[in-house]
Amino acid sequence: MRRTKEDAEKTRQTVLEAALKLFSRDGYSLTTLSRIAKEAGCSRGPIYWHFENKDDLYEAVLAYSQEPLEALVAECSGMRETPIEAMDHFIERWLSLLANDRKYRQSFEILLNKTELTDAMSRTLKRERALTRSIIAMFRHLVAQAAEQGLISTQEDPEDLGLLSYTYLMGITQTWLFAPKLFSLKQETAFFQRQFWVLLGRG
Amino acid sequence: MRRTKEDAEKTRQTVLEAALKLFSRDGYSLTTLSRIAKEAGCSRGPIYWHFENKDDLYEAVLAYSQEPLEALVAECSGMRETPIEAMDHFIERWLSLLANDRKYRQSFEILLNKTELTDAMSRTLKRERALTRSIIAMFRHLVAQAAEQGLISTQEDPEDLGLLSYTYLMGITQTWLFAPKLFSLKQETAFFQRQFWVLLGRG
DNA sequence: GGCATCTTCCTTGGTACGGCGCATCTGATT
DNA sequence: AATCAGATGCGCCGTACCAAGGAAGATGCC
Repeated sequence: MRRTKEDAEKTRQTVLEAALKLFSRDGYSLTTLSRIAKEAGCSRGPIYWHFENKDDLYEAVLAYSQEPLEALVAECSGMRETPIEAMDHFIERWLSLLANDRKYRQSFEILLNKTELTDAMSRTLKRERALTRSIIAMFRHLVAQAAEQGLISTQEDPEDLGLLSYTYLMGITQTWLFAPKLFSLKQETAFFQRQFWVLLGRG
Repeated sequence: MRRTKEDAEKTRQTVLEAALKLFSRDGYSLTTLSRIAKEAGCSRGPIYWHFENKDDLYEAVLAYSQEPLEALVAECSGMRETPIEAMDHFIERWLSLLANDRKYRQSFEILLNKTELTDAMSRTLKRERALTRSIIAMFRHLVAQAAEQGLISTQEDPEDLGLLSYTYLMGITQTWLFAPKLFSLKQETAFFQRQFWVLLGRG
């Protein structure tokens, strides 16, 4: 029963959403294509029509779910003239997206808790590491810019501080997703934001 | 061909080591009991003799591989009278174990990158979360002690700072294990240690 | 101490199960 | 008519788990 082109695209989206939901809830291995099809309200046919195989679908799901993050990186990379505001915005937005945006949270949930990083998904891994590097590069530039303008006081290398900013955020993210009941992310957001600036020497 | 009791225990250890190696390299799902048996130099029988099933083996492997971490927590928890030294030792040791101790590194590798956290392994999850809480509690006590003795200058709640200390370390750990080529852990250890004290307000 | 018995540790073959991927078929759209 | 979107069924494979069996140390009895 062939539909129109827009319908086909809609089916693709539905499959992506269904896969995102199931991958982030049950993990990659335990999620079968049958269940994804069932969740999407179609059969396994369309999945093989729109995607090569399960690995390919996985990669597409991650790319789809990380759109918000990539948009955020692009946005803040463009605020070079106001590095403090750029970084502050990035931190605040990262944490609030994590707390409030389902897609954003699910993308990290999959990557951190529901995937076994093996050679099979090396393409995806490459993609993710590139994204990591781009975030660190963004921080490095902003830190360097801020130091140049005398806005932060530290003797440390911007290279190191860029890396540190990323590990700082990932630590919060990883810990919270691993044990959400450990602390309230919403309540602690302000604290984490304050301490970020302590870390960068802007008391 | 029954061996003596010590031989049996040795077999158990061999299986644990083989499973640790394969789980941390290939991930939980992709590692089959046959391959573990082959790596251990025995058949699949002993695995079912010493462990109930695959999940049970997984839990045993994690408990076994986390012995160094648990020893470290116990050690530093006992240094209450010198909180600064205790925390400094913990940070330094955590990072150097990560860089140099195979077992320690593999335990984190499994937990962070090679496991899909699902309901099936809820027992293990419970165990891990308890360990997390114990580390945070340790930091909380040490921070409170240090603040009481006027050794660190911060207005923040020791509760929050204990949590922050943990997320700080986990961020470094997670980032490095996800992309080891991103930075040299050994070279950056001193930097991360310095910045930890910046974070706690002890410039 | 010597013998029979029991228990422990391990091997091997078999079974049941479920998933991925593909081949084939259908029917609407252009 | 030709192509696209999707439904359905089947083959193949691999894996966890479960007997049944066996061999050698441990144990009890005289």
